[in-house]
Amino acid sequence: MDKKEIANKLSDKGLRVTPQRIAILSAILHLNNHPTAENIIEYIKMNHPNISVGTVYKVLDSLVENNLLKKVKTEGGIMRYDPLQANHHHLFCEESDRIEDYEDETLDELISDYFRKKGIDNFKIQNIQLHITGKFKH
Amino acid sequence: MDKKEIANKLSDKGLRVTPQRIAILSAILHLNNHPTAENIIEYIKMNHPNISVGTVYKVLDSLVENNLLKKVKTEGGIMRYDPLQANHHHLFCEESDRIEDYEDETLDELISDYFRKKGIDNFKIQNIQLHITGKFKH
DNA sequence: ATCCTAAAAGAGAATGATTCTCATCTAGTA
DNA sequence: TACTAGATGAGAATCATTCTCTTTTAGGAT
Repeated sequence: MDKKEIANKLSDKGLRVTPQRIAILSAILHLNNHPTAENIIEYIKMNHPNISVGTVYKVLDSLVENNLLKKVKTEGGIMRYDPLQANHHHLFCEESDRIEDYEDETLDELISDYFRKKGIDNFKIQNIQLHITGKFKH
Repeated sequence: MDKKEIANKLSDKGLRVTPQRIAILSAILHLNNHPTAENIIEYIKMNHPNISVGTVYKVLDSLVENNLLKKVKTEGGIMRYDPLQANHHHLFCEESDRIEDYEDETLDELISDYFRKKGIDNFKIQNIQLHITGKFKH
């Protein structure tokens, strides 16, 4: 996704297209590792030293609010961000803080079918995400 | 789980049985809502005003390290805790911060079978958790 | 029952992550 | 080109958690 595409996505959401927003979303796509806020700030400091820390947090919040980013569910303490918008799952490494996206339409259908038939008492399902924990082989 | 059972679980893990630990684990079981650290601290302040905040954090960490508690994966910022030790899943409310446990052995088997046959490239699965987002009817 | 000490706790300071505030800048509309 | 609501910069403030040092205590040994 190049800067023009990012700009388009921002306008599509009714957000002003600012160089800071493009830089920050580019950073996340470039890092491509469900980066923490700190990772993003470090990258931005190196590549766009004039963007302030407060701006990074504000832009991240704004992108999340407008569904251009998602916060990754982790065990608390720090924010991590995920630019992939299509429904997907995550692989969590037990040994490091590595997180990878996992897409599996067959499994999605299997689970959807299951809940279509069964449902959950007192609960209307809107989204199902798998958090798969294990070890990467490399 | 009463205090005696809690004491037993602590000794079983080789942990000293202290009143603070019993109080804190009791609090979490009593709250029964995947409480945040703050929720737990508030409850402890009311019921055991002599237990200090630092102690609460230290006890929580100790219980997590010894598998008497798990941290709940949320979108960052704060810690939440889960005393249920059996493998299970979570229902997340889209409208509030309510989280409920969800156990479904049939579904567990379905997913286990699926991955037994298919596997994930370059990844050794150790645990699978569903995060189901939606709305509670009440 | 008593003694001993490593482990735990109390208290508050320190740290790190994020949010807030206010003055200034600027994207984009008219 | 002008205008202004929205965005940003910068740093202070806040919040959640960790750290440090002194004191207390659980539980094992005797």
